Amino acid sequence: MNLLKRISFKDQAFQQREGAILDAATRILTRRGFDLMTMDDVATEVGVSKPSLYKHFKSKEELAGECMIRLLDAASEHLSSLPDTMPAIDRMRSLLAWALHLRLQGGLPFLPATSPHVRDMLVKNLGYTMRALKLNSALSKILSEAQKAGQIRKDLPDAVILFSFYSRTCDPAVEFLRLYSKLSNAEIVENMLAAYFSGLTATNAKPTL
Amino acid sequence: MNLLKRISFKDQAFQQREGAILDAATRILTRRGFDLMTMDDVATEVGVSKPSLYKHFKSKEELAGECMIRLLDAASEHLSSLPDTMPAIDRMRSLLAWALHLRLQGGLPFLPATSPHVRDMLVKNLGYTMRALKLNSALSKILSEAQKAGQIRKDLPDAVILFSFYSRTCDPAVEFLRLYSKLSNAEIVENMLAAYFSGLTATNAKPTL
DNA sequence: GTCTATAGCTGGATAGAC
DNA sequence: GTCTATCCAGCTATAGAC
Repeated sequence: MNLLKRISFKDQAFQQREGAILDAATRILTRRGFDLMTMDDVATEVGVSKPSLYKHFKSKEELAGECMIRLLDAASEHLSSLPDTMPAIDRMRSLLAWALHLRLQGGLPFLPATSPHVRDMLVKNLGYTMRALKLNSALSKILSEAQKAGQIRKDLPDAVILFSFYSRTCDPAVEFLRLYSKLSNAEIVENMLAAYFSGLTATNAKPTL
Repeated sequence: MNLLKRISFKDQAFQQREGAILDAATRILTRRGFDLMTMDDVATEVGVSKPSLYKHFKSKEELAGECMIRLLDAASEHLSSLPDTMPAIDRMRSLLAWALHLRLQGGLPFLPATSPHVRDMLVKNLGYTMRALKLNSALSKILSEAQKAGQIRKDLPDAVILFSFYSRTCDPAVEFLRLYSKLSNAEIVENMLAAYFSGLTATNAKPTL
């Protein structure tokens, strides 16, 4: 029993360190992207040596993949946590707002979009692909609910709406606004949501709202 | 005079080769991004040796900078080419459509958005910055015209609209749609414009249009 | 001005001691 | 499992012959 306990302790420490590595890698991926992230960077930021990283993740690609998997899981979890009574469009808003806040805190990288190399890397990662499909099917369902309820226009293909949705989570405009405007993080999120959902053209129908 | 002529010929060939290098580099930047583009790639694609590249551009960063400068000039030129009678919002549409078509043909990289490294590189490039400011001021003017004419909503900060506009030119959704949907290039552009300008929410005001 | 060849460096991954 | 020290590939940039 003592033995088991000790092993369990060790495991816990191991798990905790793994979490720290993933946190650091996620931050660095957000700041610098996959190509510019070095394993030295990650090791330094976590406070371990480079070979130790390789005890946890057998390559840089696997490390990046695990970061993205954890994020997809968090996104699915966020969706699940929303009350069933919430209108579909508000669930979409809520997920996008969650992602944008995460991004503004430096915790959501760009990855899938970046380059063919990175995209291929993720597509080949079975765990990533499975979770991406799961999230996508959950979102498709919400989208069709929103359309049935008359909250989202029906004249755009689903793919346009969904891919745009994903792309908004890594919209460079967010970064530019953070750097070059005086808007607070909350205002940036609010404006991005407004621009995405309502568009830019003046609504000459609604009078002053 | 013969001498001058010969020099002039040589210069022409030199200029032409420079254009070919820029074309190739722009394509590769679009496909692979700055970090993954190697000078060997460029040399091979153009059909010259690597040291020759360095006779034209003193570094990889300068080469990328010149690619972007040429694109900014082309964008400004496109704006200038539009008839004065065209409504402001249609000029914005036209510029975005031009950029998206260029992107779909593999001729418009991602760069400014990508990473702090790349962004810094471009900001330090005086020629790039000057042209970016020039284009930005032209677009700001068009935007305020469109707002005065009641074509664009006035409740969003200018920065939100303009940065979103630039970001739409390198929207990953375009790439995803090209890869994973069956839409033609023209349809992709049309849908992206529709989503950007009109938004996603159903316009319960307009009946069936 | 163009090439071949190479310097010099960086970064992913690992061997081997503890 | 963790470290120090190191290997090796690939890249930017240049020296030097023609």
